[in-house]
Amino acid sequence: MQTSRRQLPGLLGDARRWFDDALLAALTAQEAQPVSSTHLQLFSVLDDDGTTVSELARRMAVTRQTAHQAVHTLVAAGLLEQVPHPTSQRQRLIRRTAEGRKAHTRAEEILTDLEHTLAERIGAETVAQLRSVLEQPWGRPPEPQRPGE
Amino acid sequence: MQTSRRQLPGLLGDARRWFDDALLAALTAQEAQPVSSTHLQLFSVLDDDGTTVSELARRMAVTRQTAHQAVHTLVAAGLLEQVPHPTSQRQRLIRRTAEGRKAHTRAEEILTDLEHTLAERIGAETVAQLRSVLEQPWGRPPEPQRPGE
DNA sequence: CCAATGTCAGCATAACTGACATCA
DNA sequence: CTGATGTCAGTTGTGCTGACATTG
Repeated sequence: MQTSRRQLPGLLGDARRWFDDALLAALTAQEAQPVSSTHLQLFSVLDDDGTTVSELARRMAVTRQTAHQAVHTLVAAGLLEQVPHPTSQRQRLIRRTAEGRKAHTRAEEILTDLEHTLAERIGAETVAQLRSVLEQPWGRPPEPQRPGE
Repeated sequence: MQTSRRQLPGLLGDARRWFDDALLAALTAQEAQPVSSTHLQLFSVLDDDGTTVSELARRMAVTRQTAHQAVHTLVAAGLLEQVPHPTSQRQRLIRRTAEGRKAHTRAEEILTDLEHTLAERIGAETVAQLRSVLEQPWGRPPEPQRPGE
């Protein structure tokens, strides 16, 4: 067992950065709203008819405050809007604006293109394997192990 | 082609967080120095006989200042030390302290264990595939594409 | 003088915790 | 009253750029 092999967290981070860099470059080149892949994740868990911030937070597995912050940024950018909830006065629904729908679609197209580009480089089957491994449920991160094991 | 499938950046981020969370939990449970996987990457590109900050930055593909900041944190934690370069007065070598070597080894063991745990859950071959895909050279992130394509 | 190096300071982003008002 | 929700404020980690002194 050699200790010099790259560890998986580093490799996973590099892979994500590969996508993030290319996405950002493509969006700025198109003079489109720069949507980070973090923001994109928010878009992808957003219902078409609107979702509350708390529900978004649960789906993204972050705190309410973190989700709120991201929403705030995207509202300021004109990509999201807050509308009153039809039945509850306490809740506010988050929806995409027309601009937001465009930006969302645009970013997803770019990512799909990137995936194809990657497939041309390392093989479609390899990319499919990657996706397959990552889509499997890994379960909860293991609890702390004993120091001896 | 359904648009509802998770995009790869999100999946890659989740996978990395799976490791990061478990690593942090294991280290704090052992009352060991909490070494993030970012710091771990620094350790893994560090020569046993010491390396300059600029060289570390190049190997980690970050700016000199970012590497300097990480080194500074780890020096403060007692895991790294700066020693004068034998032949050059301008350069300073970064080395692991005894504590640093222990922490480095400990963290790598935990990650290896985590990889084994994952293998038990989703299959050793699947994990091997993941590693294989990520270790391949993906090339530079693609340049901006034309809006029409 | 030039280029590389180390360092300090400031800024941006994205996560967190704490606190608090509001409303079902 | 309790709990869920939305929000404001502050902190941390990790990256960046700018600026500057030192030194080969």
